[in-house]
Amino acid sequence: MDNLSASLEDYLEIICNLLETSQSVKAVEIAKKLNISRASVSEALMKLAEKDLIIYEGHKGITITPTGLKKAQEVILKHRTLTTFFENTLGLNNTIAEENACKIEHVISDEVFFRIKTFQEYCEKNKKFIEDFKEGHKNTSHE
Amino acid sequence: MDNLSASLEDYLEIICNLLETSQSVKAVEIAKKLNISRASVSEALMKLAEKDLIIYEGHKGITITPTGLKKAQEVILKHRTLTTFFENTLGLNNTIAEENACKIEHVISDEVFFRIKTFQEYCEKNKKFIEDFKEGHKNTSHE
DNA sequence: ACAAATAGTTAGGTTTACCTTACAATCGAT
DNA sequence: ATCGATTGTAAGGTAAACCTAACTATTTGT
Repeated sequence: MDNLSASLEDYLEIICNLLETSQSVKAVEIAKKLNISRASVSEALMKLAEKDLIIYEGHKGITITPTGLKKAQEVILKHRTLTTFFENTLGLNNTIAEENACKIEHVISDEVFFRIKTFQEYCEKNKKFIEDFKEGHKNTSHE
Repeated sequence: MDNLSASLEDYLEIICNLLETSQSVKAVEIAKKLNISRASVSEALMKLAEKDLIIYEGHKGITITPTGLKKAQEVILKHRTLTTFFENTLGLNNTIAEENACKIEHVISDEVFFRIKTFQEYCEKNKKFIEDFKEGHKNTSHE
């Protein structure tokens, strides 16, 4: 149960996301999505399978294991919470929010993550406070 | 002016911090601070010197160039702003705040950084809002 | 069923950032 | 000035994550 690298977390996250719309995922879809070579994806998938996070049977496609799903969902929750915080509270646009969430989700600790999550929820309940903050950025870029 | 890796940004940041208390810094101090080998530091310093961010003359010590200083100060500002946000607004303890700032500072974009900075300043002016949030964590760990 | 297209793998290479071990240079105390 | 301690460098090695080129395996269209 050694910790995953940022890179492997990304693969797992994408697999989980792709599995929401199809039964099984193919390596080539990941290669396209990440804009990297099929060879690199192949390597990464073997590592994930080695760690029992996915079941990988070449042309038959990729399936996620319960352990893999749990890990993927943790990363996805971090991703979504950060994106929401950047968009709804800080008032940044979706592209920037996503890009940053995608990087930060791999380095943030659980403590900071949970605190941001709670803070974000607290802010949702205090629209006025946030609206007033965002007012100050109406004329700024990246809205 | 290609972008620095997280690792090289860290070296530059530490050099800049150490230079605040002494005229010139030695490689061995960095090795101790980062808990890595002298050999690795030596390598990294040659890369930074190659990029004209520091002037490195072996036993004579390390000095920072104007370009290096500018870059270092950018990273340090990110570091300090994030730490302050995590501590003062989210109410996390200094250790956790520092650890996370140290990672996030290398991956966050300027847009998100500036927005967090502005938001942090906005929060400073609205103590009540933040105090009320922090009240909810009095019994939680990581205060 | 079989050729072409698509998908996956293997082999060998690169870069980054670390390591250890061994050696060289410098500093500092006597 | 010299010897020992400290500091820095060189050589060679590892691991992760990517690459290309060439190969194999599978799927698909006719």
